Amino acid sequence: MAWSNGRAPATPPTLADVAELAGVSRQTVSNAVNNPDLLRPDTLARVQDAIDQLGYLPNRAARNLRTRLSHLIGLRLAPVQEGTANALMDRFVHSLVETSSAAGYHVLLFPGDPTDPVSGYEDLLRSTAVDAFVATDTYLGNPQAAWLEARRAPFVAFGRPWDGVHAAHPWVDVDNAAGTALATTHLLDQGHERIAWIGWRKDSIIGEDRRSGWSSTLRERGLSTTGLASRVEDTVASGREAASVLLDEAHPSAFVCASDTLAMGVLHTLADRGLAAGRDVAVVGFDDSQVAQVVPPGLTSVRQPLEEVAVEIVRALEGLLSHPPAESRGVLLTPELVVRGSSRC
Amino acid sequence: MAWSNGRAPATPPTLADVAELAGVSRQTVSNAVNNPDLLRPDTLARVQDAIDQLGYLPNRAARNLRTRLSHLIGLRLAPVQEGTANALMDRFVHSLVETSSAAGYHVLLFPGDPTDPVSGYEDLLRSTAVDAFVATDTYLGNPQAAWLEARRAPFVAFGRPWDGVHAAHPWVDVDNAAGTALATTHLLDQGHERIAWIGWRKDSIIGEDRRSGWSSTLRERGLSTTGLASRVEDTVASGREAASVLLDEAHPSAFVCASDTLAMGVLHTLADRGLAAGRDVAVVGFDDSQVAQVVPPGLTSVRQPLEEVAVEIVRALEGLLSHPPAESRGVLLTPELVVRGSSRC
DNA sequence: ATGAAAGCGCTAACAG
DNA sequence: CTGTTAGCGCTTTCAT
Repeated sequence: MAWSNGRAPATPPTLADVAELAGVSRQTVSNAVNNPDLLRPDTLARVQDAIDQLGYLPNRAARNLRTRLSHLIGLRLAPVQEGTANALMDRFVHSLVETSSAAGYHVLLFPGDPTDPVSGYEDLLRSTAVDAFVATDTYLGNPQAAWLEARRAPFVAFGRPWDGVHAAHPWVDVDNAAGTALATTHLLDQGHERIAWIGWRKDSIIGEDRRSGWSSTLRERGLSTTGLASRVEDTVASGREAASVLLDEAHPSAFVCASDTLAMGVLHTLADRGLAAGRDVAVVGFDDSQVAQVVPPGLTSVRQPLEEVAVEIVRALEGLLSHPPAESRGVLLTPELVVRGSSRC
Repeated sequence: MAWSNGRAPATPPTLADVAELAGVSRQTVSNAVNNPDLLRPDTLARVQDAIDQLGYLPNRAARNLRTRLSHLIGLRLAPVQEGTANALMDRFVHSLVETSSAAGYHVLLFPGDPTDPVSGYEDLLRSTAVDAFVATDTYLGNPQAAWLEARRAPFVAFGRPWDGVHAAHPWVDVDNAAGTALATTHLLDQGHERIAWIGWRKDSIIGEDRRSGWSSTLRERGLSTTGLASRVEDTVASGREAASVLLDEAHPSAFVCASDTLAMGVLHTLADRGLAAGRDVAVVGFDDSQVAQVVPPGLTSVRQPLEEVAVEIVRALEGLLSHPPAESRGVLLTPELVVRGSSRC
């Protein structure tokens, strides 16, 4: 490039600069960039040459203004939860950035007020700062999805529209029940029969979904679940306490947990009692967090296919933003079980 | 708002709409938004009223085009490292999003090719998509900072310009040596005298900085470091092996590690040998990852003040983008030690 | 204190 | 296939 001496020009080259250098009109340069097939090969080559020479790249603001498109996807980032094993969002953000970038979109992060799930969306929408949103945390009772639909905002949800009988928006989700069923089956295969459940409170739809994978699997094998389940908050302390109570009252030989955070609580209780995870009592978590990967002796965990989730979300997004918008149904993906030391003898 | 029936208008209101409703010219509306002091109170009130009524918000693309500013900050997201305890970026991204949002900036994420530290920057710069960058991973030998400087791109580095004798860019960093000194002093206070170090290979400047906090603290107390240090890769397996060797050959009663990942490796070795972390051997990690927070019995770790880092970075960014650009020097922040069970009897 | 004119850089629509 | 014209919505002169 002309300025490959390492210093960029004070003001970037414009379409007009390229047009002049190539000896064509501005429109032809625009076509060379956006509809190359419209140009005669030799003209295209000449224009392309000028583009390379000047290091030209279309000005985003100008293009956005004209096309009414920003090629930006908004993602609301909820505040970090310290003291939990929840690294889900981190992995998801990475996947989404990779995938959407390949599709020509960048990810715009905006902060979410934990007390108001809808904050932030409004301004970005009205100022036409993003083309669409990816909405996470679409648990039951979260007004996000309904609000976005009412606002006619293009968005794809990571999470099923639990309440929406006829939700019109595309969504991608992971089959939680299938995940815990996988975990429970694995434990049954290892010879366990008294398999306990530590999950979240009843008002969590996702929690109930995960629980059902455990209970239905046990029931299919003719095993009872009575007294083997506990519902607590998603903290290490709660998991620890629940495990202690269950161990005393129901004598399970294995635990399936709704999250890695709760599973870590179980590991705490086992450590307290001098029991070895895996050898004495088996433990399975959910989310395959970094914690699960590095804690001794390794925590078996259900892993959500976040890379696939991102791919499907971007696919839905592209459909949503194409003309005419493609009708996109929901996509349900299946998680896998990552077996580690905590569930092996 | 006029459309608070829940449905947004097909096309958002513009300056002209507001001007018509308020019975003033478009420029007056613009002034009401950007220079309210220029208007007579009653005119301002009338315009503000029309703005509220229509739910007007300036179109970003148009404003960006005109002002040549996007109010976007670019952040390169390196691929996730599975199997490590490194949740540093996650916490940092959150902090940066919160802080920059308060300053009127949004964060634009773009993916980084691990093999090319400079990829991605070029396009965003040339297409004027972002106003500035936040560069992380500015370790020695990383051409990022030098490249950005040569390109005259506005950026703030999270990390000292180790190689730059006269680096002109603002930076924010955390005093790694102070962190490991804190850890070592804490262990000395607990009565330990044989304190081992497990760190990274010598080519990591950050690693050497962290190591120096350990070695200088021991030397100050007249204690030897001979045979007590190990340099390995940043993986759990490496930490585990290094701990095993050190335990056999140097009989330390405590470990200071360059990362939580390595510290987890030590915990693996202790578990292998039936030793209890905290009671039998003390362990301290670095970064206060989620792993450190939830692993039994809790991993003592050096915590970087990422919230403060974000604040300082945004402050530097604002200086950089103001007219005239404020001269901003580097800022060095001090980490703190979070004491948990792994270093208490 | 308010209004008129100009133009940021680009692309859609049409004319040649 | 290429060029001309117009305008996206905003802010920056400059007049009034």
